Amino acid sequence: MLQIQDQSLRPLTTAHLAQTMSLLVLSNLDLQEKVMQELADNPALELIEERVCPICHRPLKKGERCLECSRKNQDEGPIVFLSPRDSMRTPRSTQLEDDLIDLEPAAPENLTLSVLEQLAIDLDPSDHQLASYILSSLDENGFLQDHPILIARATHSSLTQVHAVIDLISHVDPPGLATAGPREALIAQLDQFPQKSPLTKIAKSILEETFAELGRRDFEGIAMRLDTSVSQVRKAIAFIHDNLTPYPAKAFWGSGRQPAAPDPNVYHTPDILISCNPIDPDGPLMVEIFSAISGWLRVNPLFRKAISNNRKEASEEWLKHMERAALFVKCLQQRSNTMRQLMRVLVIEQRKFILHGDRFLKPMTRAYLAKQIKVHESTISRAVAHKSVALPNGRIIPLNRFFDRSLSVRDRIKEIIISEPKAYTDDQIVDILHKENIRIARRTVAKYRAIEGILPARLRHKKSAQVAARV
DNA sequence: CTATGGCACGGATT
DNA sequence: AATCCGTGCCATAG
Repeated sequence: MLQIQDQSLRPLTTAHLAQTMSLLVLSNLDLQEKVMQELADNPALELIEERVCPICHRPLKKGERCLECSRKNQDEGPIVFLSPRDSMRTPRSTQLEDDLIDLEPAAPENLTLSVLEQLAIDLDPSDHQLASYILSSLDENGFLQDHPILIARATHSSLTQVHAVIDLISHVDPPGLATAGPREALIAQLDQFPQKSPLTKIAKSILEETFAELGRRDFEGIAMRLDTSVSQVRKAIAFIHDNLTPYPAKAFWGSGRQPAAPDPNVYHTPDILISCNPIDPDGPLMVEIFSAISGWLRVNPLFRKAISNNRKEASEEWLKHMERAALFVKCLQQRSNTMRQLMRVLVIEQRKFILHGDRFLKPMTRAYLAKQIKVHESTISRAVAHKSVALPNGRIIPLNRFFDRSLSVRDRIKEIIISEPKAYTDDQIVDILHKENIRIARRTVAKYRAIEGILPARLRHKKSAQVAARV
């Protein structure tokens, strides 16, 4: 018989493979496509667009969540719920494989850094994270394609905050950065010109009101609409042409474009969002898991009914469809169920880490977690791979980081070195750590240093510990 | 001689 | 079965 196997959850053993005739693999990444495909192929499957609570199936209004339901379902502890992913994955973030590090980074790091430096003066420190997130979201032309609302959500910021930061960014050195498109970029650049000559006024009107005509080079039309002469229009356009660039980022990196070096601490739309309880900050954390599809998948009840009505004539094919559809939804349900449990345990165990930073990550293996929620180890492995999670403080990290055995120690080492008067040697660091009950070999300290990009003691002497501090 | 980085091995994890 | 990680040993740079 035909079997459907959700690889991202089910243990996949060779034995399993052998006894499974046909295997439909659902990887995390293209799950959405797979669902769509299945939806197209299988008439028994039905997608309900309307938002429903995944637990009680009660229809929900836009943005509403079934809180009581979530709470009831999980006795106590963190509140975990699924919500539809409002934004479909953009093509570029879908192609990321391996580590999320490969994530589409468009804007080169030097551009990002340069802008951040300029921003440092005006920018409220608390918006720093937001700014770097926005910068990392720019496409290769320097435009911001993601909607501000999405950004606000992903970074725990208010919409006004996001707009304010975008406005700041668009007015520093490569002017027009982080705007929505060429037109907005040009307008932002025009704002840079302090003196408001009649020429710039016309130019602005052209951009704001008759951009389409500009594209068609319809100078007469523009002149008519703006009630000026064609020669004025020509002058203004010449001005735009000479002084402004529709693609702000190009002006910055010119021709010598570097392969992008993305900030490993910034990712795109997270798969999971952890936030503090707005009512009670010390209470349970809230976890929001974004599902691949928006809507609710089920076996079409009409289909089911049709079959039971004329059971005898029901064709073999129909039954197959039914069976397959049922299996399909079951897999997906199981999948989200596992994901919920997984996050629940994770959030309880690593609360300190989530709230107070890297130092408090307690080493935990996927195997341990697997035992806790009684699933196969490989299930966990698959489930946490290729996913990113947004922390309450706005940082977005790969879910796999929860299983980094040495993160807390590395963090401690970083601190020791930064706050140290005069260059510690690796051996001395070992001693310090030893007194804190952290037993690692000298060689290991060296490795960690390397990972964090910290220079050896000799070269470090005074200056450059800031390189690592910036992250 | 000391502090580091390279290679490689064994055990744990996935 | 494949991979990752901490370490020990040894060569080398200072």
